[in-house]
Amino acid sequence: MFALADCNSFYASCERVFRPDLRERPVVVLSNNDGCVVAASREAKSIMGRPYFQVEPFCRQHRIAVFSSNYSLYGDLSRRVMETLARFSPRLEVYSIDEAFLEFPTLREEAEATSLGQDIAHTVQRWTGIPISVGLAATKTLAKAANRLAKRQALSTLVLATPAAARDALATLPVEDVWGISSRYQKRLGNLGITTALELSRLDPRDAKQLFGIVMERLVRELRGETCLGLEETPPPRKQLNVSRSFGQLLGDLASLEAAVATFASRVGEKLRRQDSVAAGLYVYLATNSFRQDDAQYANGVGVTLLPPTDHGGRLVAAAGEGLRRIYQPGYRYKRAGVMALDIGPARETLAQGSLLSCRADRQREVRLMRAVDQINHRYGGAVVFASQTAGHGEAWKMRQDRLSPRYTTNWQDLPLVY
DNA sequence: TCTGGGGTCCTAGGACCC
DNA sequence: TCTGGGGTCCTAGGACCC
Repeated sequence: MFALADCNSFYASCERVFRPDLRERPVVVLSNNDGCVVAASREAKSIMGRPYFQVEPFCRQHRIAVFSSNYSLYGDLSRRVMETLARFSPRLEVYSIDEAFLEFPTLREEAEATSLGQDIAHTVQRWTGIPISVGLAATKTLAKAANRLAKRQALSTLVLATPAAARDALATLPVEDVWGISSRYQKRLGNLGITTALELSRLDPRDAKQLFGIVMERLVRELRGETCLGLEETPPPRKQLNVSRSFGQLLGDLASLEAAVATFASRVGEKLRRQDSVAAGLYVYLATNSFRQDDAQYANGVGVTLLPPTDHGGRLVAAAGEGLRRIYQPGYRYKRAGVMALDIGPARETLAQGSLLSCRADRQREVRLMRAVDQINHRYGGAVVFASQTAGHGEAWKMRQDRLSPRYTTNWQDLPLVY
C-alpha cells in the first residue's frame, strides 16, 4: 500500500502552533505581497484564492486571524513533519511542502492499515502540532483519492483496501477531484459523460491513451488499482530555477529594478549551488501591472548566455543586469520581474569541461568565495549581499508583509517565551 | 490602493542526420 | 502510376501539480 499524508490547511495550521488562542478562531494566510488568500482553516475555506482587499471586510466581520506568508516558519515545521513521517517507513517521497507519500510493501489488511494511519496522524499532531490526514490504498492515485475523502469527512485516516471499497469511494468523488484532472480535462471528460472518479476508472485504458495521451492512460490504470507511478525518494535536480516577485510598490527607475533583479539573480545562484548545478543561460523578464487597465502596459524578457556555465553569484548578477538593461523601457511603472536559470547541468562535469575555456584556478577561487558567502549568510541571515542589490531605492521593490508572525523556530529573537 | 510563486511532463512538428 | 526508412534534437504549446 501507499499512504498519502497531507497536512490540513498547512500554512494556517503552522500559524496556530504557537498561538493556542487561535485554535477556535478561523485563520487565513495571504500570498506574497499580502495579495490573495492561499491557505484557510476549515471555517474560512470559502474565501480561498480571493484577493485579500476584496474579502478584508468579511475577515474583520468574522474575526478571522489574517497572516502574511512566513516561509521560514512553514519550511521548518514542514521539515519536522517529514522527519516524523520518516520514522514510519524508510520509503518516503516528500511530494510538496505539506504532503508526502509513504510506501508499505507488505501492508494489505484494512484493519492494520487503519490503525497505522491513525498512529501516523496522531504522532505527527503530537510531535509537531500540525494536524494531518492520511489516505491509504494500493496506488498513489488511489491514496490521493482516499486522502481527499478523509478530509471531506474530517477523518484522520481513510483506507481503500479492496477493489469493492475503492469502487464505492470513487463513486462519491467528482472527477475533477482526481489527482491529475483539472478544469480542461473535466470539461472534455464531461462531454464523454464522465463526471465521477468511478466512471473515469471504467474508461478503457487504450481509449484513454487514444483520446488524452499516456498520462491519462496511467491515471485510469492507477484508479483501477494497477501501480503505474512508483515512489520517487530522491528528487532529481531541477532543470529550471525561477525567482520572481511582485513588488510592494510600482517601480519606474532602472536602478531600483536593478536592485530587485540582482537580488533574484543572487538567489538563483544560491539555489544552483545548493543542488550542485551550473546554468548555461538566464532568462530575465519584467512586466507592468496588467490589472491596472488604465496604465500603459509593457512586458518583455530576454535570454542571456553564460559561457562558461556558472553558479557564481557575481557572474549571475552581472548577466541578469545586462539582460535587464536590454529590455528596460523608461516611462512605465513596473509591477514584477524575475530571473530564471536555464540549461542547467551538473557542476562537476562542467568544471572539467570549463578548464578549456577559463582558468581552473579562477573557478576554484569562485567556488571558495561563494562557499564562504553561503556559510556567512546561513549563519547570520543574509549578511553579505552584492552592491548592486542596494542600487536605486534599494529595497523599494520589497513585498508588503504587514501581518508577518514571528519566526518562532528559526530566529533567536523570535523564540516564544513561556511564563 | 490593494490581484502569488515555482515547478513538471507530454506531444507535435520542423530541421537535420545517415 | 504508385515517393525509403529510421533516427535525434529542439521548440512551442498545452496540460497538470503544489
